[in-house]
Amino acid sequence: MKISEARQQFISTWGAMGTHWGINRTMAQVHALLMISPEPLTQDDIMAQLNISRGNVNMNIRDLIDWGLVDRVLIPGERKEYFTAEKDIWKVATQIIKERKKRELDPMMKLMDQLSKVEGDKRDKEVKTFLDTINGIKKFGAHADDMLDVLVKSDENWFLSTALKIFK
Amino acid sequence: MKISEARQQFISTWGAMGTHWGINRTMAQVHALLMISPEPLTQDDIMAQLNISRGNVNMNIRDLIDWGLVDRVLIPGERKEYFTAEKDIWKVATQIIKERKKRELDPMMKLMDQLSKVEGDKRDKEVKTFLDTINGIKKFGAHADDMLDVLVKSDENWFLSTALKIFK
DNA sequence: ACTATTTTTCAGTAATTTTTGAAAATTCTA
DNA sequence: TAGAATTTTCAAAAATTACTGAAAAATAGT
Repeated sequence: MKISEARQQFISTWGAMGTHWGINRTMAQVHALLMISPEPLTQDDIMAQLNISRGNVNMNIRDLIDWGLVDRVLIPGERKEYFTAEKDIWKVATQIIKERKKRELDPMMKLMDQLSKVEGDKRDKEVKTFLDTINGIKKFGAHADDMLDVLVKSDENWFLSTALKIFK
Repeated sequence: MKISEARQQFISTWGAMGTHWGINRTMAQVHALLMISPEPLTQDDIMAQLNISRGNVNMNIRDLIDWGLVDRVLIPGERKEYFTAEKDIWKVATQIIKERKKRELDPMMKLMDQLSKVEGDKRDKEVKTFLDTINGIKKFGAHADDMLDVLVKSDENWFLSTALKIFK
């Protein structure tokens, strides 16, 4: 397989993967393109390579910057803005995990706390089932939180990495 | 907050959460409803409670069964089919992780293996950056795989659960 | 085998999400 | 500070995804 074909394949697959994870196809593709680009790109480069409009590039780049996955780069003497993506996939994953935790896990847990204060008799089956579900989610959330922290930190921790394999 | 209100809130939030994770709103809502329902429900119950059509219920229930999150229940003497969801959130999470790994992580890793065989000179920056990205993803995938196995098994493993907190 | 009940399918429609492109805003240069 | 280059915005259009409802298929009872 030639490099140009492989790059296309990667961009397209990364985009499809995004849609399964609630990320829009184009954003994932822009991210993929920047990850495999040795040099920073301009909006025009991205427009050309992915065949999408200027507005689209602009909006998705902005979102990627909000997610902390892409940075603006200033090239001395150049008028245009350049963009580059973090290449270290560990940092990418860490960043995504942090953001999703902040945006989704934390608010969900806060809601569970509120919902667990529901009024009603616990002998009422409906109330009991509800509370069991909510409390189960709370427990799971706390555990997942610990686990994600470990994942984030286990990159260069040999002991941890080995320990994980043992428990597998 | 009254139980009926709390239930509504939960269903609606679980549905919204689903959309952030590539799961369609209604499927997540059906799942939420079944999780907090003490007794199995029929398609008609679900239609009534969520205000959706028969076809919609049917399709989403089928998908939830494919995901291993919902089971058909036969009630003796009843003509209609009943449905129930796993209530133990740990089992739910485990099941989702297993399925997503099978459906998404595994095929992605297989593709990375292929792409890492791309032809070209590694001194070519484009090739080098591409390979670095692909190989990074491969490493990460393997590690995530270990980690997910641990998560799945750490539910009732006191030592592991404690160990996780230490490394936090 | 016929009939009543229930489930499944799927073409058409509706709702939502994404994209475009041109105008407005901003930024830079001289 | 005029004007050229670039970025940003956003209403309208396109594309995608989800939903409905009625017909077809399946199932169970007599």
